[in-house]
Amino acid sequence: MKLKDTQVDFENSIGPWLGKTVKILEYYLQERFKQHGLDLTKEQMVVLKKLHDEDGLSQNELAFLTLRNKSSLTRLLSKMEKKGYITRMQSRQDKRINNVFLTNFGKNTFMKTKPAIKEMITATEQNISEVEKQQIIRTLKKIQTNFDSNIESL
Amino acid sequence: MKLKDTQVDFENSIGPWLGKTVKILEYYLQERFKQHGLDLTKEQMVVLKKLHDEDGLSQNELAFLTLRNKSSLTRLLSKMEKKGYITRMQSRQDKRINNVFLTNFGKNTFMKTKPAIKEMITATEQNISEVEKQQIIRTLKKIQTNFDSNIESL
DNA sequence: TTAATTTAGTTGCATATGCAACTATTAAAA
DNA sequence: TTTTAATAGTTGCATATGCAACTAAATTAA
Repeated sequence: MKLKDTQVDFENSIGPWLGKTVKILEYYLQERFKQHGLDLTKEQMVVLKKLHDEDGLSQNELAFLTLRNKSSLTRLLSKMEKKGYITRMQSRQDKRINNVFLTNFGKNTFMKTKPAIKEMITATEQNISEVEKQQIIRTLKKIQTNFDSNIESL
Repeated sequence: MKLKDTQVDFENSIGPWLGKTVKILEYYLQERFKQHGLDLTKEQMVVLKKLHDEDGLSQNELAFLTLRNKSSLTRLLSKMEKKGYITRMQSRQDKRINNVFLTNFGKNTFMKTKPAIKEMITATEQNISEVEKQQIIRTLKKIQTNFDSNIESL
């Protein structure tokens, strides 16, 4: 049955299914962190992860990489700095820029998140074949490229 | 190459790809609402949608259906009530329960969201075949059922 | 029937977020 | 070189969220 222009088939479109799945995953991950005694939000974990991949990123770069508004990142970092996970260092070459570095405590904490993350991945991907996993990742990448003209405005 | 127990292959697991995709979609949808002159958040839209499907739900039911903590829903509804989208009516049979109803303004507003949502769906699903779409939805459902033992604690 | 327990919803506290306006610094234009 | 514009980061304001403690009402147990 064909739908009229203004009709929207919610249950049969990808967005809501994605949204619900992500909520479930995020909830589960947060619970795993708690179980493992980690005083860390999933948002903070993502920042740790990006700095683990490349230490010393600027706040701008971090905001871009984590798909976050720069003001949101400012405040996220402030909390993480207060907790001792990261430090900010003003760049010598350009005094507008803060380079962000992991502290040893931040590095250790990121290491400790790995078992929790692994549990989430295991739970997520049970009953999902490798082929199916590669397929969904491929489709997700495709969807993302559909919005390539929009993401620079983040 | 096999990964050690504590090693986590972020880039090749489903979670991060899902998370990023959802962020992009949510950002785009919010921007569409703004473009269409709608003073509405995506969260509020989901509540309108659920009430459109079934008016008079209790707050508890709404919280469950929208995967939200009941305290979060309380405050979401308070804002929506203030804006005139919904009303709360204490149940006669059980005075603990508030039944939530769409106002006419709420109904009209929901109708007005449809073109914006449609634009999001179109943008999302361009270059995605029907088969691929059904495939990803099937996989997402599978992932959700992997967490079925966890969702009641939401 | 009274007492204990469960349930629905609210509130305090802490975190995360986007937008717009702002400051400081650097780069580009006149 | 002075003025103008762009860039990096911060802050005010508004929204959304989870957890835990709380109130009021209903249910179950004693």
